[in-house]
Amino acid sequence: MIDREQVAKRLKGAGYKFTGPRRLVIDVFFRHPEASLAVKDVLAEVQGECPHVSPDTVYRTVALLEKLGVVEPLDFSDEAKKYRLACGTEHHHHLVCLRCGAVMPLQYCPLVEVEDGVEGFSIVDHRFELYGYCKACQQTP
Amino acid sequence: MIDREQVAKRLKGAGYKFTGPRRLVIDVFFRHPEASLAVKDVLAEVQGECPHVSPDTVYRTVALLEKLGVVEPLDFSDEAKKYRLACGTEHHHHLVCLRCGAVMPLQYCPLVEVEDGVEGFSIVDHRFELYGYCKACQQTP
DNA sequence: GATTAAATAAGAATTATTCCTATTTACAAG
DNA sequence: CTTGTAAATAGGAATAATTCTTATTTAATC
Ligand SMILES: [Mn+2]
Ligand SMILES: [Mn+2]
Ligand SMILES: [Zn+2]
Ligand SMILES: [Zn+2]
Repeated sequence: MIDREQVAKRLKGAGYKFTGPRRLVIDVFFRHPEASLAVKDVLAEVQGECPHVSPDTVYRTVALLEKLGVVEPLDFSDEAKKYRLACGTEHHHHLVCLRCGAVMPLQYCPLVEVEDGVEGFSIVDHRFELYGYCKACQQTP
Repeated sequence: MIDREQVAKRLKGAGYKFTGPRRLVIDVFFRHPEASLAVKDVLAEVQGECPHVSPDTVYRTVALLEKLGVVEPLDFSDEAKKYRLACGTEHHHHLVCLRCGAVMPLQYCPLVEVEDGVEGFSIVDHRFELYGYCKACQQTP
């Protein structure tokens, strides 16, 4: 898994400054390496340490980290968009625990199964996600 | 495919009133049987005929139609939630055209492929959607 | 036609996100 | 170490989607 040093390098390597607010945002994701976090969660933790950091800055920073592949977006239906520290660079999908919010990578991708069955439709993207309960949450009542 | 009469019956059968605004909302979906519509699109068409209908009413009506299985929610990532007239009662997924917005049913479901591979995780729900360009949109430049 | 619970309109309130702009800062060059 | 400069930020206003509140209206029943 990627570490803090590499994130700083990736930022600078792409020509971005390594600022205080950006470090705070990065730290939040490393503090919860498997959780799915809404921007407002990230903002709350950041402001816990530095109350004057603006929402706008956190939104922009998270978007930047997404562009750099440091965090991944997770598409829950209703709620606000969530993110987690990227679990890998290869293509993968996710198992999402509906109780504790843990997000685990799933290597299997169903795309090959379907590519022949959609004559005439040219696929450029897809989404596949599984929702349920992780081992730990099944055992705790 | 379901028709207007059946929708009215389903409403009344479940104890709901068949009101003017509800009829207008239903008509919008029948007028675009394959399109994906955001609530604001539905609202705009409804207000075209009856300008005083409130957003709240349209939101509540669409939610009700979803509960009754008349319309299906479609999960696009960023944008507002969208809906289309349900394309069937059996479990299925969707092909979504990124240009014209057409939404076509896909019978294949990848769930069986994965159920053995996720030891310890109990799946209760899943999402699978394909995005791309439909035949017509591929041919028009 | 009268009764009544359900539904609606209108506007306020919330929530997530983006925009605006004056000020600050990371970083590099001297 | 200073200084110059573009990039980044703070703070507050603006937008957009959705929900809430409450007084009024109405579909369905009697
Ligand atoms: Mn991942
Ligand atoms: Mn469908
Ligand atoms: Zn895939
Ligand atoms: Zn399925």
